[in-house]
Amino acid sequence: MRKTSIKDIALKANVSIATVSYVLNGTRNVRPETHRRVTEAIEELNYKPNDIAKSLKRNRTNTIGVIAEDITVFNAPEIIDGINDYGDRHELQILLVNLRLDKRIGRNFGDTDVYRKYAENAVSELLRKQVDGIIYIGVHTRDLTGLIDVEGKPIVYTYGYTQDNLSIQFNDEQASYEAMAYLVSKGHRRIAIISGLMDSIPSRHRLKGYYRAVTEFELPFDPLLIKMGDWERDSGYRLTGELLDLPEPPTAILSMNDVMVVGVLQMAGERGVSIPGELSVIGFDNREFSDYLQPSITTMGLPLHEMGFQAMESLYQLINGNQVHELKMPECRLIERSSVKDLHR
Amino acid sequence: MRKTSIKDIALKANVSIATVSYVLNGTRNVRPETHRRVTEAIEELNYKPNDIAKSLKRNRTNTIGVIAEDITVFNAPEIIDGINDYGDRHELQILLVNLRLDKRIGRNFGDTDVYRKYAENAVSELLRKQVDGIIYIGVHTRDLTGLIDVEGKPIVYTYGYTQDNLSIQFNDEQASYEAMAYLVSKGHRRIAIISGLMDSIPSRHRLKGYYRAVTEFELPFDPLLIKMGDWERDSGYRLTGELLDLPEPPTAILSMNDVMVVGVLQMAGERGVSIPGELSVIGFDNREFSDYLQPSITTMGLPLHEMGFQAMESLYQLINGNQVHELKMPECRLIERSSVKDLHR
DNA sequence: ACAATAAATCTAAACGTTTAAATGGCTAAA
DNA sequence: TTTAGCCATTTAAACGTTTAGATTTATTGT
Repeated sequence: MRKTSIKDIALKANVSIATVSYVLNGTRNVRPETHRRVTEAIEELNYKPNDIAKSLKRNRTNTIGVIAEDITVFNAPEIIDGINDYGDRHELQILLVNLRLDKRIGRNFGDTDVYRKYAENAVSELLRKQVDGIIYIGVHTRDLTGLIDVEGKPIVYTYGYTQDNLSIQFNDEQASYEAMAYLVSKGHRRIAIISGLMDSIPSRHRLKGYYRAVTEFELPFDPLLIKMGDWERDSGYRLTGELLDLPEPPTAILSMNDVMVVGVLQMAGERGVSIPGELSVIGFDNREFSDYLQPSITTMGLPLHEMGFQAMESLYQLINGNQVHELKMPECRLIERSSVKDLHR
Repeated sequence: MRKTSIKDIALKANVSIATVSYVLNGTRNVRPETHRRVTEAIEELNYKPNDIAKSLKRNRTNTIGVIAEDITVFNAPEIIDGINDYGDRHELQILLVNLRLDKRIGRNFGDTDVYRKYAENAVSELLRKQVDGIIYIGVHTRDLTGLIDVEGKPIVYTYGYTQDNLSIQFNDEQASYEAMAYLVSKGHRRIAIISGLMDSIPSRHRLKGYYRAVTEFELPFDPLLIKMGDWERDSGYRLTGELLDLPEPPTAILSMNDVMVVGVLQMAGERGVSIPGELSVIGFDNREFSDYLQPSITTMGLPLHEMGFQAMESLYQLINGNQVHELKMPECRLIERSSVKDLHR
């Protein structure tokens, strides 16, 4: 037996299907008596609207496509949570496509071209499903400009850079600067930095923040304090070794992510260098484990939820044909824990 | 201007819309010449099919609803990745609803009733969108039986127990038993266990596995070695204290999750008890951080990806009206790291 | 009581597909 | 040359809604 439709309830309530639609949507006045009859019929027949039909007619699905480069990477779930949060409040639903790049290509996604085809597939799937718009969640990546063609549908990127579309990001340069400012406020002046892969745009921005701090606070500038890491633990380990080997080692290290801090801790442990006693360290990301390490590490927390939320909000404006108002960049927040020593004390 | 539809291409190729549909779907023979004309028109007009219309007619969306109790909880992303993996291979798409229970109710979700309304909302959203089936991803929870009514649509649960529907789980009892067997193989006999919350079904199963090991391996049975934790770090910390205070402390601890192991490590550190030197520990979950702790911890890894994959597979069978074949339970795998000492050496 | 107006309801087309059934043209057998 | 049978194609209805515009019914003011 067919599921009950608007037609059945029209029949039962002895009105036209139009009237039923009007009471369902409140789009026109209907006499209280009629209204009652209709709602009763709805009740009795246990009618459930069919959004597919509605979407077809309205040419609007209230569904947005979310493309995640890899949902198992730490940033994605929180961002999606933010997207979801906004979606809940505006009756928008999420069609999720996971590119699984981490599993398919490996951690540090190579050339953009390699995964363009995955992205294109995802987009065309979503377009066939008539999503109202798309959010693309990157990871630490290179420029995504021109990556995909969405056939005129609105798209906003987050956690990934692009020049031809809206892109929600936090201010990497500022975040890095603030981390430095914090270290300086604790009396540190000889501060090293361990970067992520340099083909990643955030890495470059964060390095700029470092330079700015060095300049503004008139810290001793020493190229030997600048180390190029690759986001992975081992590079943190290795580069900390190099740093400790310096004739004049730094008193603090700013690491561009928490994972590399694990390596920092490990090397320090092996060399018998106490943290934060002899060496302070600040990470980036505020990963769950940064609170579990010994010592727990001070880190720059990313506004992931907020980014997702704001991406969705902007997209919603775009979908409704509104200009997107001034974009406030979500801000990072330093999470103070126990890996930084206050040299003033 | 309207998007180009099957109608436009029929016009251009000078055939009926039915014919177009036939070449699109390959559902009937069409003369090569006609076929060419149609595909050319498709090409020229850059036609993109509209799955919404197709779904309406076919009464099948090729979309499945995924309800996650909380997508930011560690198990969800991997499970979704598994779901996605299967989905990719069968052209099934994922409509995601995140209940955000962790944020809305707090970590140890209280009474089932409290979140029933969220679950019900999610389900009715999904049903309106005409999903072909639903997967429900729980966290460590109590019995979900009777939680929601899906109006006859297929549903499968994973990482959450239920009696009235299909539910994909790993064998907690066996996993726990195997962890014990491993410890025994390393010469441990006096083994303590720190459980999760006891209203959680996995906790109970894992405890059973512990008992079975104690019996089968004829280990000394001592109720003092059985500690009730609550999944959180602090309980690991506190209970380890109690265990170390015992007149005859255990040589090894089996913790029902990795988070509590963090507490174990911390207490051991404070008491100057070396791990694994004087105390061995095994966790559960194989969280990313278990490799980052010092020492890195040996832990029972969960087959999360596989669970998602299998949940989707079963659902797919159900959707196609097939009986679901014998369910092979995905298996946990012990990840050997450095937190267990081999007493034989 | 009767227009004139306002309010409620209905008719019918449309959204973009799929598909059963009908039609037409061709081939091959008689 | 007819005819049966097959193949390719078309016709038309249907999926479950929304929504202009037409029509009916109710409410005014005189």
